[in-house]
Amino acid sequence: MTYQNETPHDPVQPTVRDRHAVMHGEIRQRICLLEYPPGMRLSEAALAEEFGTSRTPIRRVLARLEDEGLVQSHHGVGTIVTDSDIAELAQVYRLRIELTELVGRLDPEPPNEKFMLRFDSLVQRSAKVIATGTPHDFTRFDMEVFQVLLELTSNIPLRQTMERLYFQTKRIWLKTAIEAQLDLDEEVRIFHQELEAIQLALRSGDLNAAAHIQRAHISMSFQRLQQQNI
Amino acid sequence: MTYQNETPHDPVQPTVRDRHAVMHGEIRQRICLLEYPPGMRLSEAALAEEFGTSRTPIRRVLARLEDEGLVQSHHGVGTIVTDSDIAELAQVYRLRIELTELVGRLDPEPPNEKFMLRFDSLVQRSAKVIATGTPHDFTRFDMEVFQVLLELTSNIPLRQTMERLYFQTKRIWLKTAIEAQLDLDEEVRIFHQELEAIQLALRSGDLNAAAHIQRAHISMSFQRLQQQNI
DNA sequence: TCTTGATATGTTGTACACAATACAGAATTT
DNA sequence: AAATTCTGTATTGTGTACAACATATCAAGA
Repeated sequence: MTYQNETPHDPVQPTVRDRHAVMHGEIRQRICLLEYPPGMRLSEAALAEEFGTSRTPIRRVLARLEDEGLVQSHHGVGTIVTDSDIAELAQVYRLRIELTELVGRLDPEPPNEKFMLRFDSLVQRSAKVIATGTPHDFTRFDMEVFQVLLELTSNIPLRQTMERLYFQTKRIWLKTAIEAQLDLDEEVRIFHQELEAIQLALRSGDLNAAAHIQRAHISMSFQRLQQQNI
Repeated sequence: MTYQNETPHDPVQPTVRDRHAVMHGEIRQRICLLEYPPGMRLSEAALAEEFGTSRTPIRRVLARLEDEGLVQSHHGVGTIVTDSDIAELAQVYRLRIELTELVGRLDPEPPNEKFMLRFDSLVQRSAKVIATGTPHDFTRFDMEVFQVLLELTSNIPLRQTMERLYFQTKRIWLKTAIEAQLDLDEEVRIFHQELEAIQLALRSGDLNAAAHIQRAHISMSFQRLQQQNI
């Protein structure tokens, strides 16, 4: 996952790794945003045409998504976006909760000034999402915040694991929340409060506190979902 | 990763998933046992011939191994078994240590009688490994014990994550241990003691204690490696 | 009407030919 | 002699044809 020969002044043409990363990220985002909802059948041929390539590189991407648990290919049938019941979801959530705490404890990366500025702008933007956001916008924003907060640890395998688990749960959360008619506006408001609390912790330089706040909110968020779902 | 249509009395011929799993497991084991040491170049054509298939399914396997961080493909060069410096290894170890504790805490699966019998036989076998074992045998045995102890949690994502991390570290540990002329006999003896301690904890029904013992030994094992390596 | 079988169609899986790339070593030039 | 260019060779990446497979549709028969 490391890139060499990166010469910013002379933009090299995208290598095979770049193309793969772009397609993987794009399709993963579509799955996460429910543009490709659980149960939907993806067509290798259609994706190949859209991305201007043949089936082979697309199959490479879908294979990775299958290893990540987001799709499942069946010979003669198609490649189907996976679904999860509440039990599976609960397992991933329990693990995410524990790992989130580790971000503040394992190889913590104290935020520099640039990071704080970036985070401040995120907190401000969360107010806008409250005002005008759709579920789609909310999820996109949530993804962005997640990626930024992940920078608080320099432990690479921890980052990779958390990213993996995040994408396994977020889309199912969104789908279930919509089905259960969870009050998304309320969720956004709580998210805004969470960001403010994390901001405070980060300004105090207390990474552990920031991680624990995040941990608590992940836990509560899942609890709300379960209660509503009864 | 779930299989249906499994009819034990009528052995269905291996499906595409089975073939993939077999090849992946086999190559992964060879990498872990240093049969394919870091830096070695794997040939898609040769592997294809050995497994009696074409390059395409082999490439599917190597792609997964690349996502798991065990190999890295370079266009025009080859597929190289990856290496790790002590810093990378330390990151994975720190994460493994934390996750090991979770096995006893997250969705613990109390061992039944059958499990205990299986574990008892492992403890007995560890004595034999002390007597006649080669580094190769030791590692194979270690892998087996690891897989068995992983059954103590029913949390699937936790299992998958731990397995992934295990295979990232074990081979590097073995290689470094050999290079640093670590006393492998002593390591085996300590491992035997660890198994006896875990056995005691499991008989008391204390999964948490068993996990903490394992955690402690992973930590100490890495410490011994670092001290020797100076 | 229901069941059963055949068939047509669409999908993923596999094999293979070829393109793109990297690198070593010879050939050439300075 | 040193540097440089050229060229041969081996490897992974891509495109494509076809095989393997699952399923819906339809027809025939009980």
